[in-house]
Amino acid sequence: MDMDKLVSLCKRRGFLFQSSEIYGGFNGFWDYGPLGVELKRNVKEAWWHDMVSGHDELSQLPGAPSTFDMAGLDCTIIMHPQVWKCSGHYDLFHDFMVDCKESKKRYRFDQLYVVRLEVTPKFSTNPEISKRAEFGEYWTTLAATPDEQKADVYKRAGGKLSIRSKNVDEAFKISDVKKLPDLLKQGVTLADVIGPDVNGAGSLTEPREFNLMFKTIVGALGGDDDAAFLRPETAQGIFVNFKNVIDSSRVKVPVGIAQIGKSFRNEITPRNFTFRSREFEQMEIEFFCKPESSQAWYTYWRNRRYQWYLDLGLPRERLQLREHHAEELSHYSTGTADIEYAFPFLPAGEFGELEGVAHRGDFDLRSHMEGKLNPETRPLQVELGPDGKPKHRGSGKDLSYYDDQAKERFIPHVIEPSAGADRATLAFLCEAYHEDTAPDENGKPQERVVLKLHPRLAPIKAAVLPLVKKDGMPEAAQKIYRALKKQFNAFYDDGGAVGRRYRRQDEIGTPYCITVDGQTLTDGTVTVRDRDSLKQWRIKADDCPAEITKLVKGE
RNA sequence: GCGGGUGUAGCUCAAUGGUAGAGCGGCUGCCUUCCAAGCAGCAUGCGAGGGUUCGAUUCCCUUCACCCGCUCCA
Repeated sequence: MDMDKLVSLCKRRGFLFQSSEIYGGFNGFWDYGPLGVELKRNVKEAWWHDMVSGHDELSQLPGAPSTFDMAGLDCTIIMHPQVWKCSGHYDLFHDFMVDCKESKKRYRFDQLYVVRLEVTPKFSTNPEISKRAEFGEYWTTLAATPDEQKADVYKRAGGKLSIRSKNVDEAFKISDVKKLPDLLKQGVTLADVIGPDVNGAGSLTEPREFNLMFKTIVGALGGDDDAAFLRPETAQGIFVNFKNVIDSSRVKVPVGIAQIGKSFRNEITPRNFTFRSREFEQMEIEFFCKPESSQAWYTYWRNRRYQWYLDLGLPRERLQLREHHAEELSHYSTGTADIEYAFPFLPAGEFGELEGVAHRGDFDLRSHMEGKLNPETRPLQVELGPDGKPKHRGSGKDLSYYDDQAKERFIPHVIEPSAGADRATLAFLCEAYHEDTAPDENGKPQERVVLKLHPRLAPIKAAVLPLVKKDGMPEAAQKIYRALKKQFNAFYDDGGAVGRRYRRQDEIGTPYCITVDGQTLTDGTVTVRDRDSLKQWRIKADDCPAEITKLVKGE
């Protein structure tokens, strides 16, 4: 599928616009037009219904370890700054980056690795180096990636120090691989470090801070002390409200708390249409359960969330459930899976994340109780500052849960299915886009653009069309239109040839067209046309609202 | 953030140092009894700012946005 054609259709038909377009646009921000907002609302409403409002807590759902409760939440975008300190975002989102003045590349400070090389200079063909033979040794530092093999490091270093490859084993002694920040703590300065892609030392800049969270000011006279942040995820609002929800709503663990809302991340490189945006919407569940059953719940949510996308029309071939490898996992997580879709803008064989389902253990609740935990520790311990006190103080509130039946108290473990509403919407759009052929009035096949959206997601469920604009057909059609509008979003169109109107509806994904013709006026029936098959059949005009509702719901 | 490319109507594109045109789409009317192209008419644009010039959509600079590659992606 040609992405440009979809982007063009989205613009042309009012699904998506660039933000602030009349001012030239704004990188990483997108607006939903009249049809786009309907589509995205339908995605969110399908999610909310299927996960929250339509949840049956009385039955044990297929694959679920037990019955469970679900509750909703809608919390603020701006929260107490301490939330982000304890969640770990404050530390993580203030990434330090190092630029290389020579190669013009940028590296994450904490992801640059170095090895210290001990060199016997006489093997160098570079006189500058080899003349140091009297010193016996030449020390240098070389930036390297962690997975780089010793032989590769030797090869690169050999090239930089003019040492013949056959001599490298003799010429070098290599020290352990270290992270650059650790090395600098030992007193080595950046001036002695050779960048990964250049020959001379000293091309790396001092580490500079990048703010990946959007900062704002609370209070009209706000200074530095009044800094707050736009949330980079909705999840933390759920954690900090966990006790409120439990205490106020009679739900019991196992329970999922769900939230849909905007989040903000200062992405370094927004790209690929709405796929990576700086302002985006999440659909998140934090599912709280007993530690013993958490693994079973993790499996349950992973499978259920995958199935949800399948049910709404993403095909198995283009949707994968990818379990993270051990080294990708956070230290405290015992499992994370991404639900990924083969977006057409990605290279063949590559998938982009729609949703992450993560086993987060008790990291979040405990961090908000005790203070930010150090994710590197096991068992998890509070991260301490230089003064030996917690680096970021927690709330001090008890967020544990008392199980009345089992008479036991525990800190729930959390399974987090975190979905991107914009990414899901984009995936559904990409999947829906089809070009096929449909016969014209002479029976000749003509090209047709059709969005084969799932009827639940389609912005408009049905269009009502008088076959011609006379003989009372518009009046009959308008009556049906008004009846449909009470049930769902319908569209009335009496302009031009009916074939043209059908095609217009095809292009915006309307699954059904109802056409009023001469027969309607005599026997009260209309035709229903199916978007994908082009098949038509007659039903009674009065039955339209019920019939179309049935079709849309797939009953 | 770096390198390369692009920016003209709603969309796809054309032309030009002398104030822009087509196709499709849109709107109005006519025609039309089931799958976009019949007739008539109408509307809409040089991404933004600055410079050179008598005059800039065209040349130069800056900026913004988009695309490709690199980098990044908790």
